[in-house]
Amino acid sequence: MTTQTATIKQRAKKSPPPKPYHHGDLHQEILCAACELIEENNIASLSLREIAKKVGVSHTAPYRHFKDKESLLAGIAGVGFKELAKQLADAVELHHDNPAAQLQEAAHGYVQRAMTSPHCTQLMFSGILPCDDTYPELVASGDAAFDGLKMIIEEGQAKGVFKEGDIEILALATWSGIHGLALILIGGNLPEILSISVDIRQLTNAVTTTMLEGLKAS
Amino acid sequence: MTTQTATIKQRAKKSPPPKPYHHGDLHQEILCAACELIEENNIASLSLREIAKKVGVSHTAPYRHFKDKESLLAGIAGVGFKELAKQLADAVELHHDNPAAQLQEAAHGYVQRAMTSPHCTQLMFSGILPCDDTYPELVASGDAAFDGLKMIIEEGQAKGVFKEGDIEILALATWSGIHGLALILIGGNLPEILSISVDIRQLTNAVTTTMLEGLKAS
DNA sequence: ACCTGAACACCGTTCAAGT
DNA sequence: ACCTGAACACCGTTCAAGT
Repeated sequence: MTTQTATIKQRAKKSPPPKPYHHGDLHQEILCAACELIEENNIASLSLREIAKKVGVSHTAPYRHFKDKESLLAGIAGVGFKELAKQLADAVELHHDNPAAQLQEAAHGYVQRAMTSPHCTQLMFSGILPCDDTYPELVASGDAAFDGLKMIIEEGQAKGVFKEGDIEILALATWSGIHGLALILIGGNLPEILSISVDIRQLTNAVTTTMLEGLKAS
Repeated sequence: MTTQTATIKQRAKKSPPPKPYHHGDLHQEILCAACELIEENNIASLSLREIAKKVGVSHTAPYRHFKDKESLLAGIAGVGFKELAKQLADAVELHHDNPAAQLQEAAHGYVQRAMTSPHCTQLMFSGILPCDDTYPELVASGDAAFDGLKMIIEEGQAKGVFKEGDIEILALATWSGIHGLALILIGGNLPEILSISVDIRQLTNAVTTTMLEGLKAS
């Protein structure tokens, strides 16, 4: 209470009347709360009312900031896609001039991120959200991430370490392998024998090794 | 109405009083209706009440046959896993003594089935259903399908056309590629350029070719 | 045995009303 | 501008009651 009063006084002194009246940035707070709740439970049981309660506003307040539940979900997925793009950029940066190492690193980051935010990852790729131009920034983020992958492939071809061929298709084949492993892991579909005896890094390496063998220039 | 009366008369003549009193096999009818509805709309919006209405019973009748909504979903997924196992068996049968062709055929069947029943496929792998021993027959069907894949790899190794290595891990790497492509397709995540210019068969071949290159004995 | 209808606690969404 | 509370049509689930 005291803190709040202080903040208000400070505002009155310093700046012209600020926009929000209860919260600093309800939009962002809702998004954060939703990200947390979706990982604590799962996509299906995430409710707008629960999010509102967690943030401390009425259950209709989110409608000021999101058209409906779906566009809130799109917001969450958007955060995920940006994380993905960043991870990829980091992998490229880290292993300069070594496409194979970049791919390995990117794959590991992809799987790692999926395991840290499994339900967000599910949301991003499950087809719950429409993939037409309802959420153009979502498609854009996805395409940006894919572009990163294509650039790795392209550089590998230029260096003569990856085989020639349609970049789109080679990139898709590579992504498929990594994506498949990630979704198998977070879906809990890993065959039992593997889940008890092998660690994630080993599995990721196995998949990327197979992909890299398939990509190798002959 | 007339038809119903006729059926009842027929029963009275032909057979000892049959068990059900409104429906021949409500369990099966519910499962079928659910499979249809899940593909017409999507997982999230599938409701028990809608299924009951479609079948023509009260909204509480399904509880005689399924403990709750989740176990009904598990039933749907179970059907999907059996379809998958059959598709794999067919692929093996069709290309006797040719592991590479078996793999190619199995991959195509996998992707094809996913595209025919996208929402069922989503349900099977999305992690909505628990993967512990809550639904043991589900895990069993999944493992059976994976065993089929392992046998193809094993035969390839025996014939000297696939490289040596842990069968579990090689099978996982192969499955990852196919699974990833299938989920990218049904999730609507295929990059735009590919979706307008390339057909499914071509994409499947590209992925399996990469996998097979990676599997090849050196 | 199998099914129904009322009841309960939850949803998402809309809208008039408050500050 | 931003938030609230009542209201509506939907859920899943339970349970006493009907045939």
